Amino acid sequence: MGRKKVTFEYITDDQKRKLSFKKRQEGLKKKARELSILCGVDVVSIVFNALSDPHSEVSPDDRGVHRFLEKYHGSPILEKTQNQEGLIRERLNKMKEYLKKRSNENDEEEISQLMSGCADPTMVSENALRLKMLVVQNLKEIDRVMEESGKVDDEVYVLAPPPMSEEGLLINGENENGQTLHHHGMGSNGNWNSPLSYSYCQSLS
Amino acid sequence: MGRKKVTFEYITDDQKRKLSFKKRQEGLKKKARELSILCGVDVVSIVFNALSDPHSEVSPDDRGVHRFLEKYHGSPILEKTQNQEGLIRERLNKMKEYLKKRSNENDEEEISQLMSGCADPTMVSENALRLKMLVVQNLKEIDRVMEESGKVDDEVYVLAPPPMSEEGLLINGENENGQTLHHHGMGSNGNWNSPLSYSYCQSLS
DNA sequence: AACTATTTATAAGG
DNA sequence: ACCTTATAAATAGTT
Repeated sequence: MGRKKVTFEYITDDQKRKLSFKKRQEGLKKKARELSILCGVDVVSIVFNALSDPHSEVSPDDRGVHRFLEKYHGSPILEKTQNQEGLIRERLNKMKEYLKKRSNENDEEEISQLMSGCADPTMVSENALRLKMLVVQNLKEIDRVMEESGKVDDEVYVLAPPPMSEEGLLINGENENGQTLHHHGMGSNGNWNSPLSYSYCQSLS
Repeated sequence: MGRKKVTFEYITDDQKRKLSFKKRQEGLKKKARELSILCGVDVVSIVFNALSDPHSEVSPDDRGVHRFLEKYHGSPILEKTQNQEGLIRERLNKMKEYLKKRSNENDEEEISQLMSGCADPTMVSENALRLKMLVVQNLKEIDRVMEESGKVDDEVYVLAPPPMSEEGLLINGENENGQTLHHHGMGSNGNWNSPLSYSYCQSLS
């Protein structure tokens, strides 16, 4: 929608791509917001970006995500996970005590090893946490927007640029139409630090 | 963008809203695809919808999500989870054998109960699975698009309408701007079956 | 579900 | 990087 018809392929010119990205990201957010409000549905969009400002701030806070997850679980994920962990821990301790009573004292070492290997509570939530982080990496912007609007239960979630995007590391890749295009620098190594994400969610209440 | 300027609020007329939703959802998908390709970034959008066709097909398949998750984890989540489960199971069996050897035969029952309560392998992946389901509910369309393009590593993920959305259950709610609007039927009970989702992702590697 | 008048998004230019 | 403007694209209302 501009002076010229756009060719549907990767924009190689860095400056043009950066500008286009900014405009289009804003556009997408607006479209998501409109769809959400006009039609009363929830929309979450995440843009994994390597073009953004590498100097943007980071936040370890994740209250926003939890609130979002709560909506769809009916209860806080983390709390649940922690409760579950507590439960398992409790049971492990019971078992340990049981074992101690029944076994010879010199088996202590062997038992401990078995216990630590089996069902370490941290293993329980590891996957959950990883997946949570997939959905959102940087949550600072969520909180900012939530504070601005003064809302807590029905709010916009907008995630801001992430920590370590690197505009300079573009290499080749391919999109789903078989068109060749460039990559960004995050690589495919599963690093959680690189993707930039933003997300909008109009909540169910 | 039509004959009339749109008022930025929930469309109460069912037919109009449905039509608008369809058009705008398509529009959002297109915008996401464009942003992704033009700027070389990954985009995922999820629309939790209660307006869609309740008779749309369901697919239990989730290869597409896993591929997406793989990109950001470096290895398949499910496989990992399953491996982890296998590992735990193995350890549990070892422990059970150990217990059997050391304990009295009539403790069998007690041991079994301890084992089943502690670290049931299904508990390990429960949270992960729930969170995975948050990201994507119905994955049929992903597979369709992936098959169409014949691509495996760099592809579009488009998730199709979900199983059981219910158009008729609209009640009141509020959006993040304080504007009153209607809910859809899924409620806030954390039911995974209701949200409709679609997603687009142009992959990294 | 196809058409088209109009609004909206945005590419290029300042 | 922000402002303007011409044009392309999305879509509300219509058939």
